[in-house]
Amino acid sequence: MPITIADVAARAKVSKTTVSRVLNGKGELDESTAARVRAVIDELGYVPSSRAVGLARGRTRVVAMLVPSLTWPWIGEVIQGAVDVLEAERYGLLLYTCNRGDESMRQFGAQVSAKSFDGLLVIEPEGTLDYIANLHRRGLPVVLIDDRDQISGEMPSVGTTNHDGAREAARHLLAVGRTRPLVITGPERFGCTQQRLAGFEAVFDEAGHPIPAERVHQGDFTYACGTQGVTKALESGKDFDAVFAHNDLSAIGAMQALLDSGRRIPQDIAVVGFDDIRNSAHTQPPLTTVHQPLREMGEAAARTLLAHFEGTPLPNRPTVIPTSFVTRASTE
Amino acid sequence: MPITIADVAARAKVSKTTVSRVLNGKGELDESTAARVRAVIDELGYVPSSRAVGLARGRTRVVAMLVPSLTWPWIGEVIQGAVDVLEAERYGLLLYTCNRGDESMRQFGAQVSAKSFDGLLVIEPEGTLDYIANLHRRGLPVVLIDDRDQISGEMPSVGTTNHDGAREAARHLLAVGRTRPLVITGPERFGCTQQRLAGFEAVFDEAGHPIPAERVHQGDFTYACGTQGVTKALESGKDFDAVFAHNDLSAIGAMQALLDSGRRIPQDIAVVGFDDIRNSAHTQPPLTTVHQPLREMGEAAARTLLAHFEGTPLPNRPTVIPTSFVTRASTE
DNA sequence: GTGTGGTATGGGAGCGCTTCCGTTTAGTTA
DNA sequence: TAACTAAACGGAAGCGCTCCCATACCACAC
Repeated sequence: MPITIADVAARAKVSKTTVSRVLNGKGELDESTAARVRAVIDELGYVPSSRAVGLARGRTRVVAMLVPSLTWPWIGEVIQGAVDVLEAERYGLLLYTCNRGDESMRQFGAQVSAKSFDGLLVIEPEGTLDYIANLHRRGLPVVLIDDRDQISGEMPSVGTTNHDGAREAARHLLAVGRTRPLVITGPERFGCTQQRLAGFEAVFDEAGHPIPAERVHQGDFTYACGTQGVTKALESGKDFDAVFAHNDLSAIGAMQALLDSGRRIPQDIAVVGFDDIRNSAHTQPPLTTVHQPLREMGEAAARTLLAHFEGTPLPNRPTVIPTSFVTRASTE
Repeated sequence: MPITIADVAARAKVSKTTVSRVLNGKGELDESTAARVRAVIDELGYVPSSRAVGLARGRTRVVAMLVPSLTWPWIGEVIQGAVDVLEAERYGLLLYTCNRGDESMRQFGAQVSAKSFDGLLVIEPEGTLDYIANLHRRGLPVVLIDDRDQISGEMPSVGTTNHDGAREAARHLLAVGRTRPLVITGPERFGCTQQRLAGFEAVFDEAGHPIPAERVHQGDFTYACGTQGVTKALESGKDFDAVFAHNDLSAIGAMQALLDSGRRIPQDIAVVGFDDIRNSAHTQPPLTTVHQPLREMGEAAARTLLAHFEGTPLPNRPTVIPTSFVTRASTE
């Protein structure tokens, strides 16, 4: 039989109220009784039931995180960042995926209505943004992470400098003498794709080497789109001296296709990725890339949410954590 | 103001009890009243508060998962498997990491005492096994995943065929004519390391090519240990025609060192890994490896736990899901 | 002695459900 | 027609906390 606050109260010869006060450190109470109660708590090994506390207080001290899939290599980093902050603040992290499509979202919605958690962290809510925005409007505290869609402003979010990161990549390529890059993008509808493309193109424009549309291959962040983009470009005889891929996975695919075709990296073609996933340092050759501060983004998102619980209003403009540029052998 | 069961009861002109019966489908009740109640529930969009249900029933419909770190590439797969099963059964998944050492465990222990969840899934509880075993003894349902330690039997667990998987790797290497493999192991204290080593050595023994201790390099599952193992072996002039690494990451490290030294893969040295992480298909050359059924392991563990909640006793012998062997260009 | 103002504590009504006992009603059966 | 039964439903006591609202006590002023 688990022990309850009543057991502690009885043993310490005080009321449950007093025990509760000791537990939560509020209300004025005599130090000697407090000490006595504390002693009993230790003696009995009493820990308040989170269920009961949750009901009584109306808050669960749990935040949910909705992620697209756990098998993308970078997602784990973001979660790790969030979980570190949450655990340190004694919050729990309930994990949901939208792996099973609408059914997932339906069940997730039920959890929201059931008030299973106090707030929500969302990674890249491809296709579910409207739904999330709706929850937000109904009062659920939400922080978006890396919202690749456009609708910033409506909900608080933390993101990174996609535009500037891509600019750096472009400047670097120019610096190592490349003027005719092939670009392999992410899905067109993603905000990050648009930003990365815009930033990259702008630099080449300014340098007097505008990138023609035929050298922009629309990809989808997969390994396959990287190989495909390069293969097609080679087949159609396009002239390019570098590849800028919108994520590392497709950059690795591109490298593979280049090597298969007998090109040397970086002598013939330089390759730059985006993300800096764990593996990028270990490719052959190691991949120059734009490092995304994934962990920091997870941390910032969690901190924003927790601050909101403490009363700080949710910021209405995105928190931006800058990328950094990592030079490796694939470009020099 | 959120609507409660009382609101529904009032609107449907029945008692809370009846609404509860409709909700949970138990007790006898007239189909017409049930329909009426259901209509009101829909109309009001009522969803029972999980907090209140949890308190009243004494169960949270949440299971916790304790993982060492989310940044290891394979952990995500296991979690994904578990989360898929749990979500389908309308359970939530509370994620904890033991990233911050003892402090993490202390807080985790508090959550256990607070009865924040009904059961626990643990991945590779390096160093925390005793603690977990203790919780298990005190009545917390626990299922271990890939317990790399020895203490099987005491707690239910799901694992894979480390021994047989390594045997297959060995047989494959022999089949492609390699008789002098270099082995790069995981940490010695891990059960999986011992099993993989034993299985691998046994096959070479049987084939009349016993592996001398000097060709076994103790590693730690990192990329670095792979490069190091190979580099040292080459420097000390050891004679080997293949590398068997106990995980893919170190295998990739080994490949890197081999290529750097001018060896060709697989012509000069064949390389086999263990895990089949996402990236292994995309290395240069693609890595032959022992595929671990990570996702399936996560699923099986979750299912075992849920079955236990339904009354099925926890199995006292490990659930074993076999590895499969994936042949790629690094060996032929 | 009455009044006033703290300070330390207790009582008990919730929080939103579940569930154990009834109680009511209608439908048998003798 | 009385007695009994089963089906359908309601009352209210929990579950283990929190927190508002007393209440008791004491010190000090008048």
